[in-house]
This record gives sequence, structure tokens and C-alpha cells, in this order.
Amino acid sequence: MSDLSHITELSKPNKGQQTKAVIVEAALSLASHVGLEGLSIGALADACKMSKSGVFAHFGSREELQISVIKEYFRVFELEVFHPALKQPRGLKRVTGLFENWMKRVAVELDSGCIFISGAVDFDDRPGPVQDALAQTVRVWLSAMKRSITQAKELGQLDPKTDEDQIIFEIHGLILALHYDARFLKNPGSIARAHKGFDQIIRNYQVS
Amino acid sequence: MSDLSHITELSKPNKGQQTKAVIVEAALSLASHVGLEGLSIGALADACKMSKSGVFAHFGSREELQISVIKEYFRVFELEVFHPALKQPRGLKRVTGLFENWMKRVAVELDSGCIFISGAVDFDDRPGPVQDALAQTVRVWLSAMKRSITQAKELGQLDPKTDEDQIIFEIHGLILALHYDARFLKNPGSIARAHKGFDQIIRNYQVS
DNA sequence: CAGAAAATAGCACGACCGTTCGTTTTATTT
DNA sequence: AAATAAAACGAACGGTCGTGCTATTTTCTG
Repeated sequence: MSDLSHITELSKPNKGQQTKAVIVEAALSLASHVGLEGLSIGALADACKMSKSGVFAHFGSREELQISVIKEYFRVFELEVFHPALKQPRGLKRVTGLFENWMKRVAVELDSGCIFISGAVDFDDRPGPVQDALAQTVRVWLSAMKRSITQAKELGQLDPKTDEDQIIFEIHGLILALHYDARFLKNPGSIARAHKGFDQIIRNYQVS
Repeated sequence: MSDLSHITELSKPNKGQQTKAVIVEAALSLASHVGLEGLSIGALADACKMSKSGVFAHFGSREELQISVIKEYFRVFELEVFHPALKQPRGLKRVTGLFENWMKRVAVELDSGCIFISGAVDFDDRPGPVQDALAQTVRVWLSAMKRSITQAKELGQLDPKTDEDQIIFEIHGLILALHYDARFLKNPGSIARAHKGFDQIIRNYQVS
């Protein structure tokens, strides 16, 4: 036996851990529809074909479940939005890649909403560990965005006087407008408008 | 007695109608914090120092209560955002006035959120009369915005090829980003960023 | 001021909520 | 295979939810 055999979580996951992964996955799917606040343990147990108490035992509290969902969403977000864009070269190409993947995550998935958006509305007036976890996670993502914009600036692709936070604010606005228009108002053509808005923003901050 | 005396709703409101007005006002204040979905009849009754059934009787259902709140929010919105801006002359001045009043409504009121925004998240996956009422109300407001932009175009203050819906999409994004940043992330300086973004957008669509 | 009508209160209902507890089943280890 | 630990279950708890129902009180009207 290897001297690392006691780290069972890494080599061979326990039964508990793998069913917990299944639960969290189902919880994310559920919360994408009804929001973090609408997520109930009973409904989740039904979706997993488990008992309420069986599901509950994995988290110890509803808040811990919600935090687990946030972490899982971030994991998927990294996997589908962040990492693929790293294949683009540093600079505007990568910024554009990040934005486009972000858009896909918000709009293309017709039936599931963004937890970073719905959660912000659910928890903006509700301080506590869940709000903290969510806000912290969003900040990590936005700062990753900021880094790539800074790189574009350093490469001379953006005006050196550019305020990265301003760009992020405006880009984030496009994502939120896309989410609102596509998901709630069901306006067609929202994706094209977000695209056009992005091009305008970049043009505004390019060297003149 | 005047021959119009039977229209009691206009001349002298009944007791029921005026307490209903009080209830709706309290409901709006409550829903501004917890959202339309978080609004419960029990909590509302406590706030009004009435019994649950006494409150309930005025609406007949929770959905009808939510719709009443939406209508009341629109009334206040018209009063504080739309009408004051009509004092500005047609064109860019008025568009700017509308945007600034809109911003105030979303950000300056530190403790109360925008129901058009939180409601969109709460109901984007929940079809029914409440969703219909909310979406319809939002569309009325956005079309009022569109009208004022069209006027600016007709006055030659914007490029005749300007797509009004594109401008609205981008402006709406700024409002949503402001709401997100100020309310959830508690970022300082969000208002200034929204202002700057607005100026950029207008500049992009001006005659060149 | 009396009678009709409207408004409010009180109570109960079934459903679902998160959580706890004791038991039983399933995995893991010796 | 036996012993031990982990996981899942089932029932129950106190609570809140929206909604009916029947009284009681208040307001309006002739």
C-alpha cells in the first residue's frame, strides 16, 4: 500500500462523497430554475430519489447546501467560460473569448438561469455566509476579467488611460441586459445586441 | 347632489379603498426588500397591524396582491421617473433626464430594490398572470424610453441610422449593472460609472 | 337612528418548510 | 465472515405558507 493511501478522497472516492456530488449536481440544476432561495431540500430529495433526511445529512444545513451549489456553479463556470478562453492569446482576443463564453453561459442555455445573477437579487438584502460566499465568488470571476483587460492594455491594444473597472462595469451591464431581455422579456435578437454593444465598448477604449 | 355622486371611488373613497391603499403601500415597501416572491400575507398583515384574513380579503389571492404591488410600483415610477423628465425639452435633454431619474430610483434609494429587476429574476421561469403583468409594465416603460430616443433622432441629435432598441439595450444594461454593483457588491463609485457609460453610449450614436 | 352592506377578525385546514432523532441498511475494514 | 463505521431512511416536530369559512365589528345609507 502506498503511504498516501489514507487520502481516500483523492484516489478512490467514498460512497458518501460520490452521492454528494450527484446531489450537488442535481441541486445546481434545480437552483438554475428556481434560484438559490427557491431551492428546497424536499424537492431536491425527490429529484435524487432519496429521503429528505438522507440529502440533508450531507450538508447539515440549508445554507451549507446553498454554498455548495455556489461552489459547484463556479467550478462549471471556470470549466466552460474561463479555461476555454485561455487558449486565446493574451489581449483583446482573450477578452473577447471570455465575453463570448460568458454570453453563451447566460443566454444559450435557454432553460437555466445564471446563479450569479439570480443569487444577487435573492441575497442583496440578506447578509450572512451565503451572501458572503456568493459575492466573493463573483468578485473572483470579475477580477479574472480585469486581469485579461489589463493585459490588453499592457500590449498596447487599449488606451493606457483606460479604467479597467469601467470596462468591466459596462460589459457586465451587457450580460445583465442579455439575461433580462432573453430570459424574462423573451426579446429575440438580444445576443446580437450584446455583441454589438461589446464591439462599441472595445472601440471606445482603443488607442486613437 | 351632483349627478356623478355614484362614482364614489373618485370623489370620496370608501373606508375599504383607503385601507387597501395603505396595504398596497406597505406591500410595496415590503416587496422592495424581500421581492415579490418573498412577500407574504402574514408579514404584510403584521406590518399593517391587521389580521391575515383582513388583508387577504382585499385581494382574493396572493397573485392579485402581487399584481397590485406591480401596478403601485409603476404608479410611483411614473411619478418620480417619467413625469419629472417631461419638463425637459424633447430630445437628448429629455433622454438624459429619464436616465438620471431612473438611476436615482435604482441606486439612491439605498435600502429598497427595484421590483422590475428583482421581479424579472423571480418570475422569468414562472409563467402566469403575475409574469404577464410585470413584463407588460416593463415594456410600457421601455417603450416610453424608446419614444424619447426617437424624438432625439428626429431632431437630428442622433444619427438617423440609430437603432433605438440597441440604445435601450445598452442603457438598460447600465441600470442593471448599477443595481448589481451598488446593491449586491456594494462597490462605491457605481453611479459615476453608470454616468460615464451613458455619456459614451450617447456619443457613439451622435451624428459624426 | 335603524337596517343593510361592507370590512375585519378569528379560527381551522392541508401543504410544505428545515431540522432532529432513532433505526435500519449499506460500505468499509479487520 | 465478523466487527465497525458510514450512509440512508422514516417519522415527527414546530413553524409558516395561502386560503376558506363563519362571526363580529365597522361603515355607509335611507
